[in-house]
Amino acid sequence: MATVKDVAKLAGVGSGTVSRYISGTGSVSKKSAEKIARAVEQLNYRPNSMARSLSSRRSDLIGVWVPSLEGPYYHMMIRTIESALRLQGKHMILANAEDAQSNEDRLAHLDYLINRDCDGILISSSLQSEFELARYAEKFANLVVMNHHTEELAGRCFSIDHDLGGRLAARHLVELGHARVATITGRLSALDARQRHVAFLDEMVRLGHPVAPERIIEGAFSYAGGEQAVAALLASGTDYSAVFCGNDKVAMVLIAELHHRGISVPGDVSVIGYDDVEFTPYTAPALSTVHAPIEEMSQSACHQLLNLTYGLELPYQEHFEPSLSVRQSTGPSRA
Amino acid sequence: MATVKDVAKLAGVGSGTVSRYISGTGSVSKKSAEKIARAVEQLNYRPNSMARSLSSRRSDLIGVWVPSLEGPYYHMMIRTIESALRLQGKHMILANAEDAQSNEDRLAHLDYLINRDCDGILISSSLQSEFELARYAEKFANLVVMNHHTEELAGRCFSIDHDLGGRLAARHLVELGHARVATITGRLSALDARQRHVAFLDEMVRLGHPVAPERIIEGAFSYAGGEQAVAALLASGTDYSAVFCGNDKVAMVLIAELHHRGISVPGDVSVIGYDDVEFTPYTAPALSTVHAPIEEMSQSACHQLLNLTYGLELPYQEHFEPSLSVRQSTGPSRA
DNA sequence: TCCAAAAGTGGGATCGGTTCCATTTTTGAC
DNA sequence: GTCAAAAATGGAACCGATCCCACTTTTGGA
Repeated sequence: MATVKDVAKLAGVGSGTVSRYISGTGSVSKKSAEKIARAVEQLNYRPNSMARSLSSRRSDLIGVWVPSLEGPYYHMMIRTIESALRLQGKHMILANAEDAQSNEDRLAHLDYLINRDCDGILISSSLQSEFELARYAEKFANLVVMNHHTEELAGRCFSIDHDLGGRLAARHLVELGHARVATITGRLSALDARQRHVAFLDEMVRLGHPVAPERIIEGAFSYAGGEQAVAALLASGTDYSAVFCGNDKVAMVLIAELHHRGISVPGDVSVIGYDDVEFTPYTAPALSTVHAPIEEMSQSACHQLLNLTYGLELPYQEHFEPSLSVRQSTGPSRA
Repeated sequence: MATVKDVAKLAGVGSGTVSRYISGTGSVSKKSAEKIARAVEQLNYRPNSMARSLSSRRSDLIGVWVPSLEGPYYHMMIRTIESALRLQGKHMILANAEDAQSNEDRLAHLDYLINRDCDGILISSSLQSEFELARYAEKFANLVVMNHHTEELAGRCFSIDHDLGGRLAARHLVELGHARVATITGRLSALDARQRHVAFLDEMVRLGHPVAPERIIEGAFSYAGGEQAVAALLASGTDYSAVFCGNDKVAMVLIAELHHRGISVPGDVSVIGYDDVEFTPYTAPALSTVHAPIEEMSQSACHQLLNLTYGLELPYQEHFEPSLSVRQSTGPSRA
């Protein structure tokens, strides 16, 4: 493999000039540029990225930490981030912490990124206690967080207004005439799950239809967690004409189980989800859900991280509002 | 940040000894090891991965090229690969070619990986003409391919027996008594889509129920492609008691649309998918499908790549057999 | 106790870029 | 045509590891 020196020799210029030409920094005369271009062509020169990283002290690597890769949610995130990074010639390395058993494990996954000398790190964490994020933020300036908010990380937190999201769901159901409503939440230790849940309950109270405690099931944002929670709800014997599910995966599981039991959606029971992941138009019936702008948020977080890390000025926005995505899984209450 | 030299000085040993201690290669006396360990602790030393890569001429980076990141299929792949690589202390960088318009674009995505000096590359390509893979294989020894087979890459191709898969689907439907069967395929220029399709048709002939040409719709393996194909099938006016879909995404779209039109699955029409991606238990009804061992294949491909690249001896297997995963979307023909 | 083999050691050369700086060349206003 | 400012240049120093090699120390069998 040819090196800068080889190119410099063949082009009859100094190595500094070649470097400047290649990286596009500093100035190079037209004449030199042409000679170098020819030499590069002839030698089929390609800069060595490790040498470049070593001497420039930047790896062009961005680390992305996610708590799980089950289901479409984090995948939509990854997909968006990969694309935004590729546009800037940066590369993503990924740490999926779903096999982590303890906080220590989760930190080990973060170290897996840090040890690689990422220039910046993007974390999606909804567990408040998951990291001592503030401490990491001190040590690691180029850190940006999604689905989380702390004072220490002002300007580096990206989030969706789940308070509004929860209320939108409540209003939608009440507008359709549903008074007896059940809900399956995510793990309430997760910030985003709790926010939407609390807001949903509160809005139901405000609208005059408080949700009875026996109609509240704490589940988890996974297929397995959804199955358990759905089973618990159906076994509880309580009645309800609509169910708000904390995310779309759980809603999907619920619809499947209701179908299995011959309960019609939305005829007998309306189901509303949350997130609006890619499969929502294709459940049967198509899922009404609270649209969370996941991709926009991911892109913004990524942009801001690139700005901080490389001094770019890409557009971004810190807060996003969800909206209602009404499809066929919700309908008027029969009562 | 501390360097080997700092550690060496503090520990009172040579830099070579520190290097050997850190990397675990070569021998270091117990006494030195202890002194170095103390110094590492004290200085909070962490080796610089770029310097390491430059001098050892290995990046510990594995590039993964996928044609798309829509839907669960490639995500399951990514998830498996990330995990297998992390276990070996390697990192994955990703190139998603779904925005590529031309072959040139697709190659640019591959260059995006190669320019990063990946130690090895994993490609999932079902388009035969997509790359001149053989040429890349010459230039780039540590290359492994999924869903593809060429002579030049003997021992480096990983695949699922889609011929068998297609036949399993046919047999299942015929056993249930279906004689008028329709099928929605993927793009037939894709090897995997064609294989299962051809085998399916052939097996239907063998079983005495050839599929009439008007009951064959060429679609694509995406949600949008599925929607179009489903619309085409339903508009065609042909009748059928069962549909074989070339992948699960399309099957999901079909089920949703049938539900929308009040056509019962499997009462009026049986639907069988292909792949067995993660959502299949949760469609309504749960999707009968041909189980393709995607995760096993991905892990094997990854293992063999690691073997080739780093001289490891991880277990792997080149060919995989699909099996039937019968759920609720298929049932006996009424006729 | 002796000695060859094995284990352990220090430090310099090297990987292939970037960056700095002193120096030369070019530019353009007068 | 002159001259100061701006542009361009070459090459050495540097980034922080690994690896090699010549050398010293330890080991253990006779």
